[in-house]
Amino acid sequence: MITIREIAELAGVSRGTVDRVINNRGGVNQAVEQRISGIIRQYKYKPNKLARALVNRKKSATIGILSATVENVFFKEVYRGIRQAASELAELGVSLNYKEVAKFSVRDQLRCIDDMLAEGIDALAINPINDDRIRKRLLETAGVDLPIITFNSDIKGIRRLAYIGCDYQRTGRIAAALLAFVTRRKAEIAVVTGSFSSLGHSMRVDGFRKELEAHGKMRVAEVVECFDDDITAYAKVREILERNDAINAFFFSAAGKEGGIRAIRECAAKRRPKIVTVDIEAFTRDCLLDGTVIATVCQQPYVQGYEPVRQLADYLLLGEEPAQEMQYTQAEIIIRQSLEA
Amino acid sequence: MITIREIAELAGVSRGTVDRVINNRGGVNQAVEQRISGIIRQYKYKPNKLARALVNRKKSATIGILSATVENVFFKEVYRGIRQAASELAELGVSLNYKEVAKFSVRDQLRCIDDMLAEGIDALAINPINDDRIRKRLLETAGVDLPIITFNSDIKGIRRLAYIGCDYQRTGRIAAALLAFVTRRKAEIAVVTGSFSSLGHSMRVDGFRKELEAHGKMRVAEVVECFDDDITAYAKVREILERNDAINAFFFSAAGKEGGIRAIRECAAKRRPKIVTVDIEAFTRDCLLDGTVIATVCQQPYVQGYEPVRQLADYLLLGEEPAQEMQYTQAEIIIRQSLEA
DNA sequence: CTGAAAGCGCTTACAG
DNA sequence: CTGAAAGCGCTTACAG
Repeated sequence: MITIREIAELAGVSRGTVDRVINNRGGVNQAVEQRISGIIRQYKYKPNKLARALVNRKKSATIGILSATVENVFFKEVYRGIRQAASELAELGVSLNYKEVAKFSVRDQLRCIDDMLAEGIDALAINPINDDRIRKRLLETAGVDLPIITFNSDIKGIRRLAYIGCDYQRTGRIAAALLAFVTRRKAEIAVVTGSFSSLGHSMRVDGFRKELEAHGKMRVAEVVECFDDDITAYAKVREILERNDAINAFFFSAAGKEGGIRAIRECAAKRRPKIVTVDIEAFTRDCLLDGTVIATVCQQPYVQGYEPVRQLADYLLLGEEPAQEMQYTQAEIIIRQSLEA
Repeated sequence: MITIREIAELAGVSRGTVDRVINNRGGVNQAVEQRISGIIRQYKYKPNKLARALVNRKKSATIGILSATVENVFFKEVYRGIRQAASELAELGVSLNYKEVAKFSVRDQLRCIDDMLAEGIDALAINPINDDRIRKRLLETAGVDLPIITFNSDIKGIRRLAYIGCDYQRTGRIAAALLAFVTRRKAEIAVVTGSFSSLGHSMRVDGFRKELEAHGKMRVAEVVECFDDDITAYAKVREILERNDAINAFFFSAAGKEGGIRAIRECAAKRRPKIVTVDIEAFTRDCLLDGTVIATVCQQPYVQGYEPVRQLADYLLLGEEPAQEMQYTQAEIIIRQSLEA
């Protein structure tokens, strides 16, 4: 592995000049540049990232994180990833500017973006609401050359380095397949989703429906929104069970599981509907262990927190762009036996 | 974040002395040591890993990797992880000494260990055969203080920093649960395993059996060894199918899937037994997509290659021990819908 | 027992 | 357009 010093010696110039060529800082005599470039290619020079990062330590960078609220248990795990990345990056002089927004409040999210810009951030990881006002604001920042990574949910029509998050369609398809396994392909299904206005939630339900078409006598009998709220989920599931005797399966495709399952336990304990959910936290874990929930499809929330921060830091510190634009986290199927000691 | 230079200034000593205290090199006046330790604690000093690694670059380290043969498709993926780690570590002056051993040949593995020791390695990642002669040799090297990490399969009674690999019992339990899903809990199952003499393989079958006990009318009707060989698998599965009409499910708990499934296709196409396997590569992928295989339980082979190398390098370069001794890779359930575009 | 100096590979002003 | 020097935070001989 050749170093800058060695290249300089071979080319008969100073290290500064080699540095100019390597980083295209310009202002180098053509002939000299050619000579240096030749050597670089010949010896396959690769800059030492450690040394680079060590120098860059002097100038510190701030990464803005704009996330849905950590109140949501799912985001607790995302946040754990963010914190881990932060602690690894602290010694590189990278600091975080973290703000939370209650989900679905465009107004809040806009304000947070503006605040962050005012406070000064060098990059932004955002869990954006798919709304035109957000899109517009994010497009404007492109003028100030702010590198952006979206995570957990995406937004179309903006310039961003990457999206890191769930493949919503796939999650839905997998959930449907799992229900097909356990219902002998015969089911009247109630779907409890978050909000139709959330692109991800819609895509998930969409994937679920598409997959069902391939599975004989399974059909979606009901779809209700619970806005990720347990009380709403409780009320709506209760209403469904009281009204529709045929329901024998549930797909909880977002939050609201605790409320919904409570209603099932109260009104349909004997019916024993088959339940598939999305994501995992203490409550779902218990439900898997006691058999209430057959399976849950997870989306690597930790990765969704860790990677955006990491990759933005790599971009700022080393100029490395994310290897891929669309980075889907894995759809992990968890069943009881995945958890038992 | 405080630095050595600053500690030195605060303590009124040179940086060398601070370094001695930080790294317990000894030979420091008690009073001075106390003073420095105090400052370190007070300011929560954390050494900068980058700077450390940059210096350590001068002394290069060699990590030995002793793996089962890459002929095995599963190990191709392990190897990909090893290569990735290697390329990341090259600039830190870490090089690899990689050797392959045909599976189950104790004699070969012993020879490779000896060769590596002779060639000079600073750490060893090994996929050990669970045999007393191997154990003995590995114990002897403890005398020369060789840090060891076992991967993919473990061996008891040696001193090692960590085991990174599959939780075999769990894989078996999950496979059984998946078969229970799709057979309506009524099945005559044939299990095709690698070798009873492999601890991992035995544990997997064991976990499979244990889980079945909880599932009504499911039972293991046959268990055969194929020694990870497709031809043997083909012959034995054929024999089973011709002899036993009742078989309606298979668990391929190791390699040999291609041979075994070929036999099923030839002799039991109409019977359509439910098949669950372990691991994934091109063939299994095709079988999932066309519905031949219901599900496969994977074990993150890439991680099994990447992590041992990475963690040994961290140990050698930074003195960091693995965070955990038993590092089970995740048991990933893959079904058709996990793969479809 | 302790300090001063050199160096890991890179970048950043500054001077010319 | 180019070079010499200083520095990022740490470690390693060497001298005393």
